[in-house]
Amino acid sequence: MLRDQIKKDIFSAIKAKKVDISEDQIEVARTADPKFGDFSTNIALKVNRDQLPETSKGKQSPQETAKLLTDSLKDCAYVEKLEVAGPGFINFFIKPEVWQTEVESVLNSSSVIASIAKQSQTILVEYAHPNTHKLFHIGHLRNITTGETIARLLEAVGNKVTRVNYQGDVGLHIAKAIWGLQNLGTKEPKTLDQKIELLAQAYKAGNQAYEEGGQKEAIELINKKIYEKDAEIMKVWEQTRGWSLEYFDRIYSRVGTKFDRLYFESEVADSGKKEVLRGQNEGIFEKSEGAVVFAGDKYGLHKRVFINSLGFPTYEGKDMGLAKLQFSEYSPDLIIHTVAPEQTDYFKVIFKAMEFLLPQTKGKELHLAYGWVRLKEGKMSSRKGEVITGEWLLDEAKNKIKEQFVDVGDDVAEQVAVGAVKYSFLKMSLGQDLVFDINEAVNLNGNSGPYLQYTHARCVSVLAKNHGIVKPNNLDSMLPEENALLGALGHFEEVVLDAAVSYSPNLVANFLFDVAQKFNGFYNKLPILKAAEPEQAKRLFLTRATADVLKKGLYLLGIFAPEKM
RNA sequence: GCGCUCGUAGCUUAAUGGAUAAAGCAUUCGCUUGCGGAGCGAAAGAUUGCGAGUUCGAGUCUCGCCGAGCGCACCA
Repeated sequence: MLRDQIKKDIFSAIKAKKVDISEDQIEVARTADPKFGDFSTNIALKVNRDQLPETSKGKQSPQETAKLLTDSLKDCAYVEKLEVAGPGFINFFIKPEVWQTEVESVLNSSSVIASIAKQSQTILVEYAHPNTHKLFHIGHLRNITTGETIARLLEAVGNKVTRVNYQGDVGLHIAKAIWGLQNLGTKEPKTLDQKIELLAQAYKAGNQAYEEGGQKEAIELINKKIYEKDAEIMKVWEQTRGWSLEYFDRIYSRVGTKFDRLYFESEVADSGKKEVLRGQNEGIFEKSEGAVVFAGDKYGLHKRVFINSLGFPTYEGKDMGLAKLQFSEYSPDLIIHTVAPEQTDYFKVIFKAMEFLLPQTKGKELHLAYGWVRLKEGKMSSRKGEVITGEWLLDEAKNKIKEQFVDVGDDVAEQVAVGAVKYSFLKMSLGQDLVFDINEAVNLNGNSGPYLQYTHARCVSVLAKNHGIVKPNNLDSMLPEENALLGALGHFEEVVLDAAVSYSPNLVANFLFDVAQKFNGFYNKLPILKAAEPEQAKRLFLTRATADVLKKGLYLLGIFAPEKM
């Protein structure tokens, strides 16, 4: 990757000036404005203050330091021009043929790009996490969208990624739904949609009965029977749990996610409780008011209940069983739990408890929080009445696309709808809450998934009309539109790397939008197929590279790139 | 009450402590005998909630204030 080479060369240059600095302190940034070149470094500004040795001449100004450095850097093979600018930045202008080489390395690689395969960890990415007997709402949609792209980014930089999903299928919420089923009058539902609708109604009724209907004890009894695997309850439980799982599979398949391993709370409840009791014997947990708790307050954290006073493991207790199981099955270097932000303090507590109970997990557990999805009405909640489901949203997007483009086939409409919704989440920075506006999500203009898909399809369409060689051999006299596009494409690898290591898919989204804008500007101004040689070969190369980068980038975001739309 | 997160154009959002705070939507004005107009160009739109501080340099870091959201024991 070019950026790495530049860092190395700056490091050598500055070492030669006898400045004590480590290589990772060298910052090389992509510039925002073409007049500042392709890359810039602020090293002269950083170094000038206190790291330069005192010389007989006294303090150098940053500009003087930068000037000295450019003298040693100007002969680097990729450098077309160097400039010292502003308070002391060094701006690098890269030779077009070097960018061409960078772009060709992308074109020649498959989904994993060799030069950015810098990691080789075994990573579990855990996401989706719907609870059975409840609906998959649009918060889950942001979750699965985020988890899938994180998994793909981490794979792209060389890790071995296992996609896992941890689903709540025991606990009070299930008891509420089962109470509802038993008290609603059971008309046997036929279709999957009817089954899910029935479960939703049952949960709503059960929740209301629990909160204000005086049925608290009855529902807690059902909960007890679930944990104790009471035969009669198990029958209902298994059947309705199966409905939920079938319903979830339908969604996973729509959004292009395939899990390698489904974990369930029912699977880890017993072992979790056992682990907590073992910890209690070892003094890690303590008894308090009939419950078994972890005294997080000793570490500035919350004190939390791991086994409740009825003797059932809470969410906390079950997570002990989950961690033990995950480490025994995969021995991961890292487990990423993609979970909503309000659980940040919760995770701090269980990770701390796990340091003592399961020392092998130390430093290997990560809570990746993504922001809330809000509607104009406020926070979505399946505890209250109004639930916006993931499927409703995808269907709505699909209908609007079909309304606007009557010729579009069903498959493509589906791909565009899923892309539109996913992109509207991913273009935002991960931790930020976002306000979701359905009309804006399906608006196909501007910074949107369909805009990127459209640009890709447009490139493919142009390329399909040409059967010649698309490797240019002359990059002289590049026009500004060509240069801007080529340079942008050349940054792909470093953007993917940055996105992966910082868990920031929005870097990829914003990059792709920039590429698409530059391509469309280029396309609008300059003929491709009607151009004469050598312009035609050059422009076809740029078109092919744009199509490839958009396709690979969209793949990393978990978005399909149809060839026609 | 204690803690965490957040406050950027009318709206939704970008911006590893860097150069003139960047886009999209909406608004206004332009571009089609054209390789896909779901496109392109342009205009207008900001005291980055308020006030101090650190720094060569602050939307970003520190402190205070105002406002919003979330979390603080038997839910998940």
